[in-house]
Amino acid sequence: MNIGQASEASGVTAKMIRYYESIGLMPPAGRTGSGYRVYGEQDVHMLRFIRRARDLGFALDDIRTLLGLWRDRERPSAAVKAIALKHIDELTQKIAELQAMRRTLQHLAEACHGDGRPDCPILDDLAETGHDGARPAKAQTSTKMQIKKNGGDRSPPCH
Amino acid sequence: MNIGQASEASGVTAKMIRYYESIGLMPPAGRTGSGYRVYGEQDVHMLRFIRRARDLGFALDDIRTLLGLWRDRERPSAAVKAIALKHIDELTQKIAELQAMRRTLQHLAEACHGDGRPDCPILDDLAETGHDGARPAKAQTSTKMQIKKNGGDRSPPCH
DNA sequence: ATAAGGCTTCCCATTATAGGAAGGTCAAGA
DNA sequence: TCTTGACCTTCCTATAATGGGAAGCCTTAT
Repeated sequence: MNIGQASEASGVTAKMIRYYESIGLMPPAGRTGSGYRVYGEQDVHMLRFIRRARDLGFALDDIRTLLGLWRDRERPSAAVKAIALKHIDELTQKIAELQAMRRTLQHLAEACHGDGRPDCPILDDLAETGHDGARPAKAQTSTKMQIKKNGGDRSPPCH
Repeated sequence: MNIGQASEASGVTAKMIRYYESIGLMPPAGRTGSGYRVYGEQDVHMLRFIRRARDLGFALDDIRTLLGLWRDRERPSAAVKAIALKHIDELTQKIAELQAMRRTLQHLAEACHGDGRPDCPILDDLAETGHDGARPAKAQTSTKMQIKKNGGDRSPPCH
């Protein structure tokens, strides 16, 4: 089957399929005499695997490892679990950060009249001197997570 | 003061200060005869504002608007609040997505022995045919949020 | 004067994805 | 058979915000 059909069957865009091949996440596809890529059920299966992993927020680098473990019939399940747990940690951390931001913003928004008057606690907070805007400390939480970016589309209602 | 001192005083790296200037978020800094950028308290104040806004997860584009409102003594607080509420919505959505991922992963991880044996519910899930990996539809919610270092995402996993 | 350290600009990398241009290929219809 | 349109190919660009580094000028203290 063509790349377009593989895309249709896997839910991964043709663009991404080529990209995954270019970075070695997918093995080089077979080619027809005229250069068209050719895919089989195996490939579609792998693409679905990748897609599902992306939907769960795994970075392509982790997916690369997961694919290796998937292929390896002798893998210790501990290796897989470790990757999952690490990812759960990252998610937990990121969630905490976002919640902290939201909490602060909600307080500020509640305090803001939101009318025609110029007084604004939100701006006051941002402009406030003393948020520890000083020193360029760098002990960030730097979660390197990536997690999808576009409209992957799918996701039917859970019933 | 030099860019290094402004950086120290604001908590924004020199690299970023130059970048903010290059994209017009900060006005062009004054220069010494030899080309060094010169900053005053005003500038440091603005840099702190930007930094605080970044810490709350605002995208530079929103910050651009917020700076404009900050400068405008006549702004209606409603304009500021609207931006904050929009951001809260984005955060809420992102949080929900990440929580959904985490929930799914936690279930899978709990079911995985995590020992030397190869059986792994996590891989089974990823490999499972039928996660609706089919059709590459395109309906998007495309949250353009930036938030420090991750990306947007999709698909609420059914568990 | 010389070295150290700060500054400047410019280029590259990151992450996953999308968009588009230029041009080749294939299948179906006129 | 020729044309057309849909599909394929590669290559380049952009995104958001940030970091890294090179090459070279400037300053300041020794």
